[in-house]
Amino acid sequence: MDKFQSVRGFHDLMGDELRRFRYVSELIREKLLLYNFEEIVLPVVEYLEVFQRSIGETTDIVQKEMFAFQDRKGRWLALRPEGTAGAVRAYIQHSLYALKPYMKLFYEGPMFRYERPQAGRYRQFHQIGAEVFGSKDPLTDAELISLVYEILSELGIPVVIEINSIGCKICRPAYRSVLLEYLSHVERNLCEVCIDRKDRNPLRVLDCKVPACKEAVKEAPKMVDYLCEECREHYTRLKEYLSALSIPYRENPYLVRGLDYYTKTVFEAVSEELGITVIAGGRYDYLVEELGGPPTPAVGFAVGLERLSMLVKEVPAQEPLYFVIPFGPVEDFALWVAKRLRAEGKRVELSYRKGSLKKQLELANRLGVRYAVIVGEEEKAGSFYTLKDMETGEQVRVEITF
RNA sequence: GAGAGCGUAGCUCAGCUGGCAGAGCAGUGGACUGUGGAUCCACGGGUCGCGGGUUCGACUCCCGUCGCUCUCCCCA
Repeated sequence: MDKFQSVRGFHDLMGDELRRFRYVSELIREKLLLYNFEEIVLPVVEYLEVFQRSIGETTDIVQKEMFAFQDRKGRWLALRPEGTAGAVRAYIQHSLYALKPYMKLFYEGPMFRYERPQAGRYRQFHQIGAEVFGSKDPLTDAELISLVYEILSELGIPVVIEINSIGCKICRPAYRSVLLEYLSHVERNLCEVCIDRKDRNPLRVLDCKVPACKEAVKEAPKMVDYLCEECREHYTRLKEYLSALSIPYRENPYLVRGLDYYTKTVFEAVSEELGITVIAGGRYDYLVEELGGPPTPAVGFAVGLERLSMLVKEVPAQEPLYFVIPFGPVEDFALWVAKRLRAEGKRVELSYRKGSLKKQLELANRLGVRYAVIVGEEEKAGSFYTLKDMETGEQVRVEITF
């Protein structure tokens, strides 16, 4: 009989992998709480349209990577491929803009994209995302990038922060036509995909990885040179703030995000070791309005937890384990001792097996025990236990006080 | 969507030119119910991913298929 297997791209998180994952996610959560972000638990399913309208009809995510399906009444739903769309939907649905002058939310949970699985990439993966609604000040962008940088520093993950500005409604159309004009001159050198996406979303051609395209856009006009007054000032101040915070960043004029909703600031934290982006984000000043809310500027970022965990070299050791060994007919006493040790805050395992003391200690070794707690008839009669350090072999008698 | 590599015991893997299915580790039991971290002995464990073909004979060769891993694209 064939064994069942998990669905392609969906995997079980456990053991050391899970310990790393939890270490990472807990560290990030703590950090977000320090920055006074408030958690929101969002549904995993939204109406398909929420994603189409926010991420963009022409993006790869929407065109070919969504788990979309119809419910029993024929409505189109989708498993969320990212968190921002849902966060914005919730922000509008609950009129959170009326609650506070600005709102800082974070969420954590599984995301779903129908992609070919590979190292650090799954069809179900996990993200923590943070969004600030209601502030157009570059101070916000700077603080968010600072938060990202702090997280990565504390995890000991070397990254480069890349930033760029992709302008706004005012300056991007002008730049777009300048860029289109340029691209039409070098079109014969572009890859097929780029020729195709040139008209749909010319900015994306800039960050194409195909060498020929990279070469072709080397002399391309840069968005940063075409920013309007407001965008230029925003970008300049952002850079000042980053310098003030001593955050090493690198300007990448070709940094363009794959989601349509971004405006002004975009940024990525890139691990140069693996050549992958671990945290990415940016500003999306029109999205709230586009999804039916009041005009509300916003910035956010998302971090891929599997990817980030993969880069973490060391996780803090677990609490030392105490192993209570009932030796002889003293199970009642052993149960009691185990409970008592746990009440003291210790991590305790009670041996569920019988056997000679030798066997029990062998068992202790295999379970990775730090302290063996031997309780036999002598111990029970005298109200004490024998504590043996499995690393040093030292053994002491510990009186139980009441 | 495109490409490459790999599927043999719970794990890591060997298996030659086609001829009885193997090892180490792990597991279980054992002179051993008051002292472990490489003592010894014994034992269990397999549809050789699946289907077909070639052959007297296939883990081995051929075709197909599924899965896993990795790369590109894309993305966190």
